[in-house]
Amino acid sequence: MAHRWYINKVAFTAHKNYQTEWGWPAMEKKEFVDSYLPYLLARASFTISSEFHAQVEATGLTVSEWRILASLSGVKQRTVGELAEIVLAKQPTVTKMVLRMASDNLVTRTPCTQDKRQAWVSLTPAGQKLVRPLLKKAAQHEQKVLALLGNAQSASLKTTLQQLILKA
Amino acid sequence: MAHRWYINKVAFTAHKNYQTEWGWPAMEKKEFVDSYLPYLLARASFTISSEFHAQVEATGLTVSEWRILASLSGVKQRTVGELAEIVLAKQPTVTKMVLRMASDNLVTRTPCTQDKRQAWVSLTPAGQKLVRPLLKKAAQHEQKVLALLGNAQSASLKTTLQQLILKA
DNA sequence: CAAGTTTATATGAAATTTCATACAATTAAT
DNA sequence: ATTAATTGTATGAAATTTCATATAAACTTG
Repeated sequence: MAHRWYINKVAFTAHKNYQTEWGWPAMEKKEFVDSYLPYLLARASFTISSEFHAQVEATGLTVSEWRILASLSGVKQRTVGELAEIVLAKQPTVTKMVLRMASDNLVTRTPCTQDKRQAWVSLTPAGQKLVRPLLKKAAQHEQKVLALLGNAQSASLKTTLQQLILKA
Repeated sequence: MAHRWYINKVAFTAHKNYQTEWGWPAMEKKEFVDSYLPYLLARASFTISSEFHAQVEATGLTVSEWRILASLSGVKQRTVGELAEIVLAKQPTVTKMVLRMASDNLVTRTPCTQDKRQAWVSLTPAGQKLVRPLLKKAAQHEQKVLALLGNAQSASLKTTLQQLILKA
């Protein structure tokens, strides 16, 4: 029987089959993380946003709540489905987020007059008050990042990303 | 008292304060979603990955599990902390994912010999077997995306993303 | 227009994630 | 060496997300 250790109350079992090196197909020795485009996108997104997300969370909002508020700002209202599409979340998630945010008086829900299945969500005055300074900070944060890249590279990045969003 | 409606069993209350239009500061009429860099990154990442993620989920793995497996492939082992950093998840999340994956026999946990607090995680043969075809599909999927952009634009995109990851 | 189909949202149960904190091992300081 | 910080991982409880499905409204078709 194999040896067992305990680390932090958890048992470990020895295993001899340490895997032999075998690389990423078609990119040999390269690290997975360093050049795989979908990962670069995910990581860049994560990195870029994390500083600002700390500011969001400092206000007591979650990142998803911030996204809901931001995507409601400047418009009269949006349906639950539109919000889900915009904030890249699933519909049941958004339904529940909106219910929570409504009970926190950040948004209101009104029945859509044309299609009674839909729920219109819109900002309350309190929601507007909360999101407004965050929008300002978001814009400032974006400016810092854009400055880092310079105008030409920023523009080209945005264009490429828009292409990816449309074509993929 | 305000009027109340019921839609799908949920009560709605009328509210008169439909918000007046007020734009994103510093980008006026522009839609939030169309040009805000952090959002473009998040959306591009989401869009690009979603087709492939469907393939991942078709194998019964979650996306996070795929990331763990992929980041373990080609290396002897990684610690829980390294995995969390790579897959952009929190440490307790990764601990629990690894425990689940270990019970599914996809990875093993071994005590790190140098630092006994750390847990080394590595692929089992079964884990390798599972991840190998996915790695191939991932590479193919990336190629499709890169082809869409062309060589020059692809290279420039990757460079920019790497810059953002390092500098921001 | 009735019956069947699709669409938009809600909801309960289950799974996952997160937070806070505990614990063990390492490192630093006295 | 002790004692005091610090670091890496685990863990219980709470919150959130997800899945599957239900429900209501809108649309389609014969």
